This record gives sequence, C-alpha cells and structure tokens, in this order.
Amino acid sequence: MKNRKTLADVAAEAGVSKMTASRALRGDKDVSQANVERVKLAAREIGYYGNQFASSLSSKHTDLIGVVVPSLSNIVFPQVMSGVTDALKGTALQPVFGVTDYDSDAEYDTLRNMLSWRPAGLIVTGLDQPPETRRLLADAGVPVVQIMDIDGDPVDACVGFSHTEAGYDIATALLEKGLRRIGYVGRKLDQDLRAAKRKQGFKTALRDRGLTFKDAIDGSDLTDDMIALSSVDYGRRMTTELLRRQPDLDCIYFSNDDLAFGGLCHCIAAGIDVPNQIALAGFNALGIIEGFPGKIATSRTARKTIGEQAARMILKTLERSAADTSKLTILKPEIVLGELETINNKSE
Amino acid sequence: MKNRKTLADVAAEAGVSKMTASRALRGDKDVSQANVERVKLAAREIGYYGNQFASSLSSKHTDLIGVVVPSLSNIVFPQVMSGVTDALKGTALQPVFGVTDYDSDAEYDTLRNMLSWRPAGLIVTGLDQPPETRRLLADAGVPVVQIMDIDGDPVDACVGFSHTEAGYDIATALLEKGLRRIGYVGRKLDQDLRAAKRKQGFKTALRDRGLTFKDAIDGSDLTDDMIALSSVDYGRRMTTELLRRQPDLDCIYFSNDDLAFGGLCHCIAAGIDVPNQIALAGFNALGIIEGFPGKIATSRTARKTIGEQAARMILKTLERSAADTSKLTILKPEIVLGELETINNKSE
DNA sequence: ACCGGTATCGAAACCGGTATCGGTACCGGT
DNA sequence: ACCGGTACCGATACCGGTTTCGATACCGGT
Repeated sequence: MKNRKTLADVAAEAGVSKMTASRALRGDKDVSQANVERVKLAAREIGYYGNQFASSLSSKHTDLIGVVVPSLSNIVFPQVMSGVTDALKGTALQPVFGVTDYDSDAEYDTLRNMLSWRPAGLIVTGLDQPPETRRLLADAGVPVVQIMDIDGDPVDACVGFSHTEAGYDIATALLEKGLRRIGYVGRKLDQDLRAAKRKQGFKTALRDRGLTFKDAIDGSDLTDDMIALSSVDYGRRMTTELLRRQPDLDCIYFSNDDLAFGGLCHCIAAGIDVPNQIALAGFNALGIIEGFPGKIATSRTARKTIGEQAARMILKTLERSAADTSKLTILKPEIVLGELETINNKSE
Repeated sequence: MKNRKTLADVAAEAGVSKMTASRALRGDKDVSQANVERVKLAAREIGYYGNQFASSLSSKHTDLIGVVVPSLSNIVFPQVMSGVTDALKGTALQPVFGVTDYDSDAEYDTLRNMLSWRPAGLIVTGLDQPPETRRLLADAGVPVVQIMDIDGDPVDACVGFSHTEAGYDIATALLEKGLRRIGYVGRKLDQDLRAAKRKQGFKTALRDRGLTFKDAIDGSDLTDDMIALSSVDYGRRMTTELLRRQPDLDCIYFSNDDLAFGGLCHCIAAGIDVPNQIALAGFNALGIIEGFPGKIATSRTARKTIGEQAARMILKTLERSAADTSKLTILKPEIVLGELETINNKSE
C-alpha cells in the first residue's frame, strides 16, 4: 500500500474537517449542500477512494457476504454464484467467493479466513459439514444459509431440495415408464455426498418395487488416467464399460448430466436408439443436453434461483433483525422426461 | 459484528501482552517457544480468529488479488479463476473475484470497489478498457495483469494470446484443407470484443486468398426469445437458419465451441456428415466437444494456464519488487482439426 | 432582547490490530 | 566487576476511517 490519498487529503482540499468530508462522501445528513458538492469534487480531483479497512474497522460493519462452493469446474456452482451476485446487485452487499475442492479441511480454512473478514452473512454449500466447521458457522453470529441440500440438520437457514427425494422421484418416473433393467454410473461418490444421496433415493425407489440396480459404477477409486478425464468423456467410457458388462440394460441413471451426456455420445456413436432402446437419465438439466432435445431424462434444478433465494434470505434477515423469516426454502426439481414422456409403459 | 474475541482477550487468557500474542500467532520471532504454545492454545480455547481489517489497516498490507472477469456463465472464466486459485494456493495471497457482465460501467465500479480493498495485485480480463478504467488500473500502484488477449496496449503486464491471430490461423488451416464456402455464426459480437477479433482475423485470412464469408450471423441485436436461449441451443438454431440460407456451405466458423456444438447437434439430427459434408470449427476446445471426438475443429486455449501464469506473474513482481520480470506471456492456442486432419485438400 | 430548536460542523476517542523502540534478564568473555 | 550481545517482552504510537458528543450559528416566535 503506497501513499494513497486519505480522507484528510480530501478534507484539506475541500477546506473542511475530516468528519465533514466523511459525512459528505457517505451521504450522511448534517452536511450543507454546498459542502457536499465541494467535498465530492475534491475527492474526484485528487482521485480518492475510501479505505475499506479503516471504514469497516471503525464502523464495525461490512457489506460482505461469504459464499463457499465446492468447485468451479462444475458449471452448476458458477450458476449459483451468478444467482447470488444478481440478487445482491443494487444492494450495498457484495459477495466474496471461496472454493473448497470438495475438501473439508479446505472448507474449514476457507471459512475461518472468511470470518476474519467479519462478513455480514454466509452462504455455504451443503449440510454435511464436520462438527468443528459446524461450530464455526453456528458461532459466527451472522446469518448463515446452507444451500443445495435439505437432507440433514441446517445450522440456521437452508435453501435447496432433497437429493434423496430427487433420486427417488426420477426413479419412480422411470419405473412408471416400464423401465426395469437399470444400471448406474457415477463418479467420486465418496466425495460427492449429494450425488450419493440421489443414488440412495433412486435405490430406495427400486427396492420399493423389489428391484435393484443391475450394475453400478461409483467411481470412488479412480486411476490417474480416469481422473484426468473430463466428465463427459468419463461418462462415455463408463457407459461403454457398463453396457459391455450388461448389454441388456433398458436404462442408465447417471449422477449428473455431464456423465449422462457422455452416455448419449456413446449411444449415438454405437447406433443405439435413445430412449427407445435404452433410456438415459441424468441430473440438473444443464444447457448441454438441449443440444439433443428430449434424449436425456433429467431433474431440472433451480441452481441460479437457489443462489438468489439464499442471498435474499440473508438480506431479509439482515434488515428485519428478527427471526420472523422462514428458515427453509425448498425448490423441488422438476422432472423432465423428454421423449420418454410419449412412451407408454414398456413392460406392458 | 458482535462482541467477537479480540487479541486482547487472547493475551489476557495467555497471560501475556497483546504484542506477544500478536507475534506468537503470526509466527514472528522474538517470542519464546513456551509463549507461542500458550498463546496458540489460548486462541484456540476462546475461539479467536483475527480481524483482517485491523490487521491490514495497521500493517498497510493485504493478501488480496483482485480478479475481474466478464462472466460466470461462460465456463471459460471459472476455469481461469480456477487457475488463479490453484496458483495462489500455498502462498499467502488470496483471490477475490468480481464479475462485470460484459458491461464496462460495471467493470469500472467493480474495479473501484476492489481498489478500496487495497489489493496487492489485479488481474483483469481483456485489453479494451475505456480510458477512465485504464487510468484506474494505471494509478493503482500495484501489479496489474491483463489476461485473455494481447491485441492491444497493456497497462502493465499481459498473459494471453492474439485472437486476431487465432482466427487467422484456424482459417488458414481450414483453407489448406480445401474448404472454400465458409459461413460464420456468432453471438453478441458487439459486446464480445475478443470473438469479434477472431472473426476479423478469420476474415483477413479469407481475404488474403480472395475469399469472403459466404454468409454471417453476428447475433448483435437479438430478440428476447433469442437471448433466453442457451449457447448450445442458439448455435443449433442459427446453424439451421444459416444452412437454410446457404445450403452449399462446406464449413462454418463459430465464435466458440458452445455454438459449434449446437451446430453439430443440428447436423447429427439432420443427418449431415461432419466433417465430410460440412466442417465445423469453434473455439476453446471445451470438454463438451470431447463427447464427439474429432467432429469439431477448434483452437485449444490454455484458460487455466492463463489464470495460473497471471497469478504467478503477480507473485514474482511482488517478491522481486524490480521490474525484471517479463511483462508479456503468450500462450498461443493449438489448432485441433480432429477428423479433418485426415482429409486431403478437398478442392483438389 | 431572549429563548428553544434546528442545522451544521469539528475535536477527540476509538475500532483491533502491528511497527517501533526501549527495557530487562541473562549469557559468556576479559 | 564490567561490558557487549542476544533473547524476549511490552508500552506507545499509529493506520484511516467513524462514532460520539459538544460547540456554534442562525432561525422564528414572543
């Protein structure tokens, strides 16, 4: 930090006291119109911009909202961030992002670091933080909104949906179409807890009908060359593999749309008719699947809206300091069957 | 900010002075081992975490690197951010992100806001900032790295590649394959200056051979329903439209891979053989195109590396305060022709 | 002319850390 | 016994704003 201009410089330039300058720049009252203009002019002339450190230290107040997401590579999270950014636009608040790489130690560190910035609120992905991290959130003394999941015990507020239910629901929809010989392809299910919940929900729906996955690839222990693969490519290869092992599947459930799209790529290349010969189901309703309209069934999640709602929830909690706001917002995914929609019960 | 624990609390708990506590926590020297442990224990016990405002205000020093990107929706920018994050991992520095939505006023505001945080460095997307914004960057008094582009006049340092050249190069490669009847599909070329540069470079290569685009869609003035479309979907529709107007094209150049992929979707649906009947070329080499290996020609850009290099450049400038580091890093995209590679000059 | 009220301003204290510098204790060497 | 050097510690003065509170000027009303 070099010899930047300070408020004292502005005050001197405008011929008023520091206090008057401070008030004028912040639009506080108790300053004459003449001085407001004088100060603002002076500030512009000497190229002054405030010092947030001094300001926040003194006022014990910040405009920061900490947002913690697990990844930037999965397009879903930038979309959530985008929602937060949009909802905060026009307000005094400002998002600050942190990335954890699905690592709970990194999550703890990121959070500690954020708290040292004394944010006015926190938005954190997921409900399954370890106890130490939970305590950090609980003791933060600011509104905390956990997002993307509701299967668990929120620290404070919560915006999202049940992944267990999402898995259960799409399974039900697929089963109603008569699909019975169902396989599963996922990736890093040991780390991606929400994907694991979806799989679990799906499994429950199968069990309710006396069924199980014919075969499943979880991708928990990947070799190095597998890790290097893009999601789409991974989905493609695993589909190839799964269908080699189980050629008679009539449906594959993927842990997300990227993988499902990879599966579709395999089918197109192999001349397999989707969804008539085999149905594919993913999760999220990413833009990617719009390229082949209707081919992949999916659950349309409201990522951006979740970001927006979370931000808005914090805004509300902040203005009415009371706890009169709802602590839970559920944005249930909509099931999109695509071309499957028109198929009547295959098993009949 | 509530009644959080302060350093004084830690000091009292540990039975030392504020200064000793401060030194102990920061790993400064001049503290006995016994006291270091006592203080650290005390800090943990009362749940203390520092106050960055007080710290930075006092030390006149921050660990922040401001990163300004135009968008979160285009996966390329999260990838750049990811690169910055990775390169900064393990150092004391920390990225702070700002999004401009391709709006130069928003860019100015974001930058001003960032500067009020007295960052140690700035990474800004693009070279074409308006004069006022340029001045802000130039006067910031910290290392500034502009990324993603080198066609222009950098404020300070610069990491990226020439989009004009990228357009020219892929055009040359396509022309060498004998392709002649070439169309163009872009989106919001009035806002996306770098895409416009690529188109311009492509055009120059055509002109050098006495050719022009047979037809071009720039998508500068979109209707509302067009704006709502995802990039892939937009690419698909525009390809349909372009081929309706010009059925005899043997190649389409898209402003990026999302659009090109949309084009591929159209072709697959319409039973058009890619690349033998028509070649498609995009830009970026996104994971999305790996689903159909080799179908789409593209320029593989090193997004993540650009982020890493930019961050590393700032790190270097910061440690050796001298200007002995190179101010320009070019990461020229690699041309990927895919299946086109094997085709011999079609026009022969 | 006197008074309460309002508008406007500035001096001083303070936010929670860190830089600086001076002090104390203890060491070995002469 | 005296000295220089080293290790360790803490009092104090800031950093650059904002909060607080008291001072001043001016107003219309009586």
